[in-house]
Amino acid sequence: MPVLARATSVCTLCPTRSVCIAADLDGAALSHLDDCLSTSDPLGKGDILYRTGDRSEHCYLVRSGAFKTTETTGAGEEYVTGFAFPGELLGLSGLRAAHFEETAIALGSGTVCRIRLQELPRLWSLGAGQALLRLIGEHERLRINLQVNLCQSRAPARIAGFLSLAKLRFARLGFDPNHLPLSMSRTDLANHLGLTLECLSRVLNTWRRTGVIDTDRDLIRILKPDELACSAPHLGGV
Amino acid sequence: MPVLARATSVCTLCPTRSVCIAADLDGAALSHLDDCLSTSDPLGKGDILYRTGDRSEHCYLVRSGAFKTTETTGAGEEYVTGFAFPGELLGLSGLRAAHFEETAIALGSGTVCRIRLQELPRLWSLGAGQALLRLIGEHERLRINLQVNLCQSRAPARIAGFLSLAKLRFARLGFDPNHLPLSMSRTDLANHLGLTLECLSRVLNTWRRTGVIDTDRDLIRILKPDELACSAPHLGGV
DNA sequence: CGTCGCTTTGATAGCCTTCAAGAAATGTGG
DNA sequence: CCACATTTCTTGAAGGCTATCAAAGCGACG
Repeated sequence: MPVLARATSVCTLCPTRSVCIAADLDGAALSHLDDCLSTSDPLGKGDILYRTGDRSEHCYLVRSGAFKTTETTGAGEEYVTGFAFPGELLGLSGLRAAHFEETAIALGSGTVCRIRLQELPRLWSLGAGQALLRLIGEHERLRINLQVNLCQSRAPARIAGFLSLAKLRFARLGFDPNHLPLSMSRTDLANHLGLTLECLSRVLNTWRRTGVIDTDRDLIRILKPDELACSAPHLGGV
Repeated sequence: MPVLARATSVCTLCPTRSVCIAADLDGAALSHLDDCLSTSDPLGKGDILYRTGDRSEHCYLVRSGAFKTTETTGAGEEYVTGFAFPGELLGLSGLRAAHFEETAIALGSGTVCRIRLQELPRLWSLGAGQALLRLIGEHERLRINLQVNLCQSRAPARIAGFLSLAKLRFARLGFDPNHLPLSMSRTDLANHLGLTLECLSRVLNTWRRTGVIDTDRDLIRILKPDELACSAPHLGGV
């Protein structure tokens, strides 16, 4: 872990501060946050933040980059249970027991902030409790939206729904919502959506051929948002 | 709201206390909990606990009975986003904004405890903060499990997975895990699982004919747990 | 007894999965 | 810089499973 300059908070220069736990704080309050938070060393693609069985002593806030969480089922298969972008919570399920039941992996270079679970109560005295609850609520909303999305039986609906949700998450960060650097592989995305790689590929290529989207490696540009939204009628409220 | 006997806590006689927010408390600490909690009047089948657009001033703990949460999508369709049984949290997504984006409805007679969101920080000074976080963690784990379940493309796998999760939730309450009073209609269950009513009916009846389960209205008895588990290979870890 | 809502059963068609193979991109070593 | 190996992605064909449409059975309730 790098030596931190304690004159300012780790949040002071954080690019995602405005949507994270320090959103409501300023000045002195910010510097006290460092008593609860610690920023990780930079992680690289494939680096493991925590894995199944690790003691769940922290939860995490994504500072930069993107992460995926995976679970190994009884049948030995891997499931991608979610992706986390800057300002989003990671490791919330660790609150229920002493050990994680999932693995969090960096999709590219990125950093996180650790919060010791024992220090969580202190967030309220530091004025960040409200913000933490809001992040928990947003996390819950995201899970619900993902769940509604998975209830769609048609593949285009699920994929368009995922892209719509990704748009919202990137827009929240101030990024261009039609320019999605999704970071994850097609395999991971298909897995997360409960589809086969082939099916995902076919749908994306159909949209690419019809000019709805443009794909370039892990980057997906949305050229015709309206037509995409037509494929995801289930996400009208988000 | 009924007049409460303040000599003892609303939790003192609560049947689900051991798995709820007061699990770690006793005696004096319990009685202070009432400053944060208030028990609802009994609700009846179809009664609405809160609805989309209501101010999210509380979150809820199910005290008895069962509830469903539904969302209306842009296309005007209803989605059943979840079911809540005793000791489980309700309304968590209300933490993110001033208003609920979902509706919570009683599936039968039941009661809840309200927690004013403004009083949440006080739970820590009362010694119940840890328990709240654990409930949040369990809620998150349940959502992840539901999500993994929905990733299954085969209907029997989804249904068996749901029943497996229901077993765990009932076992947590000390009920017979092979005797599931699911409370919800077939329509709601099919909706929640992203299946059609007909498909759900076919699978359940196949199992009924082969003696894997027995159905009686909203009651499902599991006669051959092993065979059911074979249909849900994705939930080995739970 | 008859209505109404919920559930069950049937037949068809469409979509996704599966299996298989080829193309493109990436990484490595010479 | 290029040849080769590996991974990732794309494309094709066949089959199975679920959705859809339609209708009948069943139970609750008045």
